[in-house]
Amino acid sequence: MPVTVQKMTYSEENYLKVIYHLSTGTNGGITTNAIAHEMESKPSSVTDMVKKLADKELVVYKKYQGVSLTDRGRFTALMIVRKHRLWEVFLLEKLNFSWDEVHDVAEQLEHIKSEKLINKLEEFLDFPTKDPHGDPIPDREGHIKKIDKKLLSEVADGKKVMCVGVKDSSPAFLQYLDKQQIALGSAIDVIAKEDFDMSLIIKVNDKQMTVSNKIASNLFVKTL
Amino acid sequence: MPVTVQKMTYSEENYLKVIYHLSTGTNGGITTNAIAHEMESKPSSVTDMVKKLADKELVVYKKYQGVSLTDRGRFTALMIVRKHRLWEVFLLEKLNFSWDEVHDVAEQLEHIKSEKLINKLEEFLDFPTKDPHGDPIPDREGHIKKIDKKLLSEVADGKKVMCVGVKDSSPAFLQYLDKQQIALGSAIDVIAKEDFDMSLIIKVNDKQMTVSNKIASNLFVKTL
DNA sequence: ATTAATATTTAGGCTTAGCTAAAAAAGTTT
DNA sequence: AAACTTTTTTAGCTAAGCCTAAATATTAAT
Repeated sequence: MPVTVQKMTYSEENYLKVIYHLSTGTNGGITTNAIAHEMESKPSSVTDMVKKLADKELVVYKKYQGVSLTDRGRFTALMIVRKHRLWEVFLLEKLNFSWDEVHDVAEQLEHIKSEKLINKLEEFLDFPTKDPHGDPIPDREGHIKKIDKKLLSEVADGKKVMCVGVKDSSPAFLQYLDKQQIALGSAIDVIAKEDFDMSLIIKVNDKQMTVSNKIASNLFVKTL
Repeated sequence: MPVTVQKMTYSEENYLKVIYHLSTGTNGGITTNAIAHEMESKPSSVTDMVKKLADKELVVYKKYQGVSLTDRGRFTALMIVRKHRLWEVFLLEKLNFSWDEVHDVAEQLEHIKSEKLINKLEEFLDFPTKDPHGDPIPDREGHIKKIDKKLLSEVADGKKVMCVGVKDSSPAFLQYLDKQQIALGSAIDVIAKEDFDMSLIIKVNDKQMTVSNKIASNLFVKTL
């Protein structure tokens, strides 16, 4: 059971986090290309870094076969995710940031190294379990609750669901949701699906509207 | 009047901050050696960095003559000091850190780049004017109040003073003060000075004690 | 005013983390 | 199976920020 987190550079932490995010869902090796795309860097740079992470036993890497996290790597990544999400809650709840503003600042704050800080922050925030985008916050042992959710685009006609999270958390998308008054917890009735373009007719706050497939496939919901 | 702060690396910010701190009190050029000593680096490294800061017009540098801050440099440094001290207040007041623990974490937090963050934080903390060590917090325009203070070691016998700050803010010194129950605001009576070793006999909280010159020359007080 | 000591700068090297371009492996077609 | 395409890796370059050792200025002492 991994308990200590070794010294990591800012850049190593970012790679680890990206590998973690790409890992959830898939269970094969993560490709160099995918990482490069996500990091907005080049595959050759990824190869270099991945070797370094493998030396530190944070990932398993075999040439041409992609990487996967070791237990230590996963734990380390979860601690970064934990910090990111706790800071997001802080920014939203205590400093009154809006949910589309929290991500960028949390990207910086997640690299602050102090176990005491993050545990005290968690306590100060009253042990939140989800961040402002509906994502679960890992506890200090690295346990993370899996949230029961599916994409709105996958919901059958006639179902009533509740918004529980977003897949895309870009400001543009979040601001769109604000404008439509769709928030975490909003009840959504799926009235009909248009086969031609996969758009949905839904009812939110007693108001009927049409949302494109792009919208519907970035909104996580829970069937009631 | 400088209003914008340009993109700075972590390292550049640390140099600028050190130069700022060394500048207060003196008004000549700051020597390469002094900076190297404070940064725990080497004079040759300082020369390199100082050239870079001069290119960015944050300092004025003439070979062999030390450096001094430009207006832009001073403003930038003040914004870092502002962030450092506001984070210290946050850690102490909101997260219940002790005053000897806040410095190291604030050293990291001071580099987070978001004007909105720091202004919101300031508001959240209710616009504090001093940090936990008694140092003044610059406002968002870079104005800093000068605090009326002198070293306890410079106070004449028989005077009554109040503790208003520390010069050395190392955990060791701060913990010593905690142990002696000397805090910001404590009233101190200077009873006598021992000429031989410059130690002082003082009365704090109605308790008489002797403090060495080393202690007395690291404690800032205000004459009542 | 030389000489000696100290401070500062230059020159050259190292590491990290990125890049491009070329080589090599893997995967796809035909 | 051979040829082509895509992916991945290697090799070599760059910039930042540090270092040591050598050269040069400055300051202090005789």
